[in-house]
Amino acid sequence: MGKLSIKDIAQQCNTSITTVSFVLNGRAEEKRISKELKERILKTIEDTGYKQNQFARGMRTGKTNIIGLIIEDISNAFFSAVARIIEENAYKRGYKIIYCSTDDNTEKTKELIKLFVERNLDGYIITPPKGIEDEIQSLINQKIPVVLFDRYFPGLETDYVVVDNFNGAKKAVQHLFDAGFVNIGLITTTSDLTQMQERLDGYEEAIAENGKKPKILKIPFDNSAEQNIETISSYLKKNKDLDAIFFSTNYLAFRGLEAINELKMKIPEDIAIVAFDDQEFFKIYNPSITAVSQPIKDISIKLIDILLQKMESIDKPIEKVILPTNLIIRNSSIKIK
Amino acid sequence: MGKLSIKDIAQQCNTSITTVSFVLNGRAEEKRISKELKERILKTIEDTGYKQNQFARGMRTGKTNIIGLIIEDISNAFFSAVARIIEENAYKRGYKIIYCSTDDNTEKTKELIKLFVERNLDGYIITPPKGIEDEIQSLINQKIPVVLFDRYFPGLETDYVVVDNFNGAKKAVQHLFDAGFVNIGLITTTSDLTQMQERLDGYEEAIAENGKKPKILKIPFDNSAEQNIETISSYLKKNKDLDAIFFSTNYLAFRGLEAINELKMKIPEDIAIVAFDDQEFFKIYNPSITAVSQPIKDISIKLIDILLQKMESIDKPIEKVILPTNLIIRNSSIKIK
DNA sequence: TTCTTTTGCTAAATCATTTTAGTATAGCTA
DNA sequence: TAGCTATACTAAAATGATTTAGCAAAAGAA
Repeated sequence: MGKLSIKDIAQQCNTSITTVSFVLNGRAEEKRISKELKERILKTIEDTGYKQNQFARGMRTGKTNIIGLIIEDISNAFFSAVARIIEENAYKRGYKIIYCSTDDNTEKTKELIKLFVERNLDGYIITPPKGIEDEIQSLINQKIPVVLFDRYFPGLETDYVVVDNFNGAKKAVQHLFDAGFVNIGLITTTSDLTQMQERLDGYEEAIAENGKKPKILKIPFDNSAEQNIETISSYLKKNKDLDAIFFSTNYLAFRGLEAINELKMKIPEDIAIVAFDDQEFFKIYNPSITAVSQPIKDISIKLIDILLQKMESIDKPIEKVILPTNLIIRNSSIKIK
Repeated sequence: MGKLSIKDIAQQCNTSITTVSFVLNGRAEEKRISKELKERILKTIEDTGYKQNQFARGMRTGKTNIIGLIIEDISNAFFSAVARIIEENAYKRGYKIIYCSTDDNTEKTKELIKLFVERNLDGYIITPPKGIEDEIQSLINQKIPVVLFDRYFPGLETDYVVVDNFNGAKKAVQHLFDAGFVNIGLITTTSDLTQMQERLDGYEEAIAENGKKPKILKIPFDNSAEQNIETISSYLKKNKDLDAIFFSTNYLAFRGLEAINELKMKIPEDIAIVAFDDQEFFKIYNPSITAVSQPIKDISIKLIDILLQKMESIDKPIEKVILPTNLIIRNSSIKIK
């Protein structure tokens, strides 16, 4: 059954293991195996259904044909959508995916990278939490292909794919001003990773350009959903002058909607809303929610593309990709007269 | 660096490779290795940071410590939530996860299983599409541990974890009758997999018990989102007498909400809604949506639990787990007087 | 004392490949 | 006809573990 080895093929073809191996690895030309023998071997492989043993192969070559996908949280819609497309494209090109969620936990991520490196995965796609610069650098030093996404380390020369968070955020806030809102707050996380910092900067610049003062609520990543609702709720109660809120990330927008519901406030009459990172949900919600949408497909395809190129030749020049976002204007940010 | 082999450890400890291997595999007692030598070996391993080469190990043992997670669609919230918990628990117990999405496509799934079996994964958790009974049976024959979930094959003696779809659906529909609705339609997929069939049966039984006639719309799985909205929209227009709809799955409920919005119908005044498979979204939506919730955590834990037991001893008796669902009543199914 | 058993360990085979360093033969050149 | 080159292949080493079979010394039994 599954017990066929290269030896069996060699015997059946009256040739050597070496020759079969060359044919198997597409080195027949190079090694001047005659067309005839090559065909015979190929046919035998086909007929018998022989498959290479991946362990033995990996043992010699150190290759696994497996890519490690290390993301913040597979159950978050943005990440699972990206994971989905990466998976699809990786499979098409003969690679499998091992994935895991980091929860943005530095220690957990370090562990995971160590674990994966032990297993000799061929390449990595990572949304890094803070504090793992050394681990990433060490991968690069070991010539192991890595591409970061969603955020990156400014001090590190790595390939990455991110979106233009700064302009995405700035445009969103400017849109609120244009729509006639005046006091615009920001609800964001305490994270100082690039993507969050840039969204914050975009908000602040738009605020400054309109001659206003920023009003920012920062919430730790590891708070529970209930805590978040509570925090946002009391922030809204304390800041009655706010007429619009920009949420820097989708899960905070969810909590915000719950808080707003609890307070029986109306969107956009009592408070207008814009969220970063569009969701199917935002389109259906009543009122529909204006959002900064990330080009999920482009991100995913670019990621897997860069990684595979890197895996083919590790000395490929570094690529830093910044993709544009798209502001989708819906009812939650349109003033009702 | 990573170049340490068991040989190096043996040399440093002035002992044989065999002995180190025994210690490494926890067989020191059994093989009567002296406490002293064992400690010395362990210490050297610790000090040098030696790690077993997984290829070489796998080559001898055929084990990978990797579990294959083959699910319908990682970007569906229900599946990604399950994946998340399985992942967490697998890692805790020293296993990694390779996953992939099937799209409920029979051919794709067959390919995937073949691919994974070639790689000698240690066990499988699968949401099977139709028509892969033979592949599952073949896994069982080869004594490879498998647990199915979400649906199963009635003719096959396999471990599985599902929910009580029949009673979940029946209760949901009965609840609509109890709330005063009279003409209740079902929107479901054309799939004849167990979970969908049972939900359909549950609906029909509730309808029959209330002396009504069923009104069912079946939509193929591979239709696009836009097609689905269109189909539901014209169904609603044609069946003006309906005052409530039961959606058999979450993505159809989404499309339904979009169609209802487009038609400017009001929930629950014009049409009441109950969906199978609760979502965070349903709680926040306005009005909030009544839903049959699946015990995601219990499902996931049970799955990984059964699989790991099976991996320890393949002859573990088969377990067929049917978990109860929970009807969460919200505003979309409460009659307004 | 001699034989048997237990203790503590190890040599060597094995797993299925890749790859290096060849060899043997045929054909061509001078 | 000797020498060289190209062609078509192969033997054997190496990869890093697990595991079978067995050995030497010490302890215990008769």
